[in-house]
Amino acid sequence: MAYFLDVILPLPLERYFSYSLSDADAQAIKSGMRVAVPFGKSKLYTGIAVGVRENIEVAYEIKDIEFVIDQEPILQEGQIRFWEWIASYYMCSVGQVMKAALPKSLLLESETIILRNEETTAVDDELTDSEFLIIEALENRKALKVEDVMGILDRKTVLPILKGLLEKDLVFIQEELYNTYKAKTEKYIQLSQEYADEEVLRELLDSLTRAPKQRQAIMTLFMMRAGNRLVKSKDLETRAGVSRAVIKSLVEKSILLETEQEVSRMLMDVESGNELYVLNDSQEKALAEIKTSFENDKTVLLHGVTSSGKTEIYVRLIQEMLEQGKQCLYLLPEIALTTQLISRLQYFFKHQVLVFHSKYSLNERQEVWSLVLEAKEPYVVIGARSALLLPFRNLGLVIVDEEHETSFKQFDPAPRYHARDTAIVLGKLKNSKVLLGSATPALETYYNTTIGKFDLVELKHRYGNVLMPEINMIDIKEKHRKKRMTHHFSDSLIDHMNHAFDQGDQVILFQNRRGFAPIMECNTCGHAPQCPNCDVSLTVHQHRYQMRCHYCGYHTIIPLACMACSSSDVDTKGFGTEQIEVEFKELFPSRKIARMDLDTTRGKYSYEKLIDQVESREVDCLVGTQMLTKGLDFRHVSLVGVLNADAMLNFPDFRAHERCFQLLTQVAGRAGRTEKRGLVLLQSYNPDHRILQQVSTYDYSTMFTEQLEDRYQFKYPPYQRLIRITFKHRDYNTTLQAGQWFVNALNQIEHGVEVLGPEFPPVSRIRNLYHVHALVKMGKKHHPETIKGFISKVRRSFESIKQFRAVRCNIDVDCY
DNA sequence: AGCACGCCGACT
DNA sequence: GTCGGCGTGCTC
Repeated sequence: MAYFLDVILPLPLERYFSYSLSDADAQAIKSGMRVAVPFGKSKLYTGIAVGVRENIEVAYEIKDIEFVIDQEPILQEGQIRFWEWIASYYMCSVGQVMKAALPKSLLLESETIILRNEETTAVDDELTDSEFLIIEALENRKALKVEDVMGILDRKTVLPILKGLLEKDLVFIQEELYNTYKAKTEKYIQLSQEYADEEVLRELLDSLTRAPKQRQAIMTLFMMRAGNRLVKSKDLETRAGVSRAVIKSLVEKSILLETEQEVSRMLMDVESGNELYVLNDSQEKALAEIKTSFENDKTVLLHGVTSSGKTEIYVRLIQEMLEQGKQCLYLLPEIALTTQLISRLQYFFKHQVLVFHSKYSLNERQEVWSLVLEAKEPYVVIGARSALLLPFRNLGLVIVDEEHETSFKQFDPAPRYHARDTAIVLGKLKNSKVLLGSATPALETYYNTTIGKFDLVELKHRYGNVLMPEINMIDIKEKHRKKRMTHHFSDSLIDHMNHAFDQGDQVILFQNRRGFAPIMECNTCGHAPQCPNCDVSLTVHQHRYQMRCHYCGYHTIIPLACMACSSSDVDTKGFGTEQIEVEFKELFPSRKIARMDLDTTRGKYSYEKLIDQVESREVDCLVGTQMLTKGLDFRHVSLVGVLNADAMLNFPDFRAHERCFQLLTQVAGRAGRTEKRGLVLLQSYNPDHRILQQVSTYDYSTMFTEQLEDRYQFKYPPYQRLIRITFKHRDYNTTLQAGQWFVNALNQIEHGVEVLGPEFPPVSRIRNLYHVHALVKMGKKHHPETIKGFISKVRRSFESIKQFRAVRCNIDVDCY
């Protein structure tokens, strides 16, 4: 009997690929195991086994699998079906979902290895110079990587040369799969058996009089080992005050015995306790309501104002699930995954907390994967978007906190999935409860509660009856007219800041733009430096004396004079966090300020350091971008100042008003988290703007009703679904023509949906690629699967057109 | 997506 | 000549 295996490969190709396999492999293999397979010319890929078949009808020759990698599946039962749902809903290949799901360390990579064929001898004058160099290198080293060969020859194309060597039978070429996962180990020390006797030990110590450090080490070890025999080498070093070298020489003399043990990266010493917070009445009520809804298998939206104690409710729900032996997933936007929150959870759930996000190493991610897969005990995984793709067994609860955050939608690369929406599907598949939480729910989510799709649970008051901060508008048009502005600060803002500082309080300043100024402009000729690769002005970063492009990272030094007319009369337009920092230092010379934006939080711990500085009250003021709005909980901030609240209102995006409301409400929530009532000052040129009025009165429901009306009028979600198709190419006309062709082809089909575009987006060139958008809008009466089918069909024909071969075409379902 | 092959222009 | 750029075809 012949057996064939369908395999998912981590590539953007529609189909599964079939391989033949031996009877033994066919018996042993299970769906969800990894296999190494040859694909294309020689290269080995890691694939996922889908299923075995006994017959197959194909016109091509089928290759054998190379080998089966795993003993047991690394995926959970039904996980491939979940992948298939994502792939079909978000219009990408299952392979792309696989690539997003597996930690890179599980995706073994193959590398070409060059080995010398010892049975042949090289005749020097039959070799080219390059060949000679490689043979020579192989005399010294057993194996070379392609990379090494490139280094030796100092050129990029080495494959023809390797091919020549292969034809002369001088070398072998192999594909090797590497496992990049390294278990973390710790060294343990114990005293050799022969010194167990006290007499012998005393003799040893006497003999070490001339090595006081070694003597010290042994005495310390003797004292430390009370109870358990093994002592961590590191601990011994610190306790005895000796260096690694001292221990090493004792090991060499066989006085000490050293062993290595694998340890989990996930176990860390955490401060822990058991006592739960006492929930107040409204929290208890909310908790009860959530449970009732869960019994009816409804998804719940927990709409609770900032600082209302949503986390405590989550903790209760998680605790109950863990007690029932079920796992939990707690999803948060990347930036909200702060140490503050993690340690809060670890306090209750200790080692049962697993953290999964991009700042963690590949090895750490693989460990979380294995722990969740095996589920030897129930875990709560706290993580960003991609934690959704972990192999959960017995998943009882999924929490999506800060549910409105747009970063839950993956933008690039495919799969362009929305973690909140996908979490709901996962919940259905796994029969788990789903809880969405936010102080400012996404319009779509809140809408779903009004039509009965989700249940709504509210928390209207802050924990401990702390009052919501008072929000006041400052009309800066007026202030400018009356000359009451100092740089970007109004007199009232300055007064209130001084007052706060005098009280010993801290201040948060919000300006949603990094750098010093977004534009530098010549006052003589009007020229503004542009990015050579993108269609944007360069942002001035005074701090590092650079002008930077925020799209491609291009940077140059700030010119002293205009590049076009050499006039030295150049000025900046607009302002960012850096400028506020500079102005602050001028206005409040005795106060300390820290800045929090992408530029100051690059390093792994820089974010934590900043938070520490604020918590320990080393700084009086924190200025930052939207980074400030997530998960920060500072006790001594009594004033929040928004320098320009209008900035966010003018984006050409149908969600701009909603986003502005959310962002401002969230920053406002940073103020006055304890007894003292906080104050928020919104500086604006349009203090009468509906959205700003709604922010200042905490009127979510009016905002919701009005925005929903707009969405209905202009045919946007939640009334219509959007699919955006993006075309990218380095040539302007080709890109536009590609878009035109696509829209045209789509309109040829009778489908009744609206197709908009093609059009150039506001930033039409990024990294030297022109962008063109087309937008498909479908109403409730359309069947999305059918429309997606049409789009796929058009894409397939599009891709076979020669002229457009080099045009990248991305499809973004439910685009943001 | 990768990767090889093939064609073409621009350098030692 | 030979190197590297880029368009094209293909992957069980």
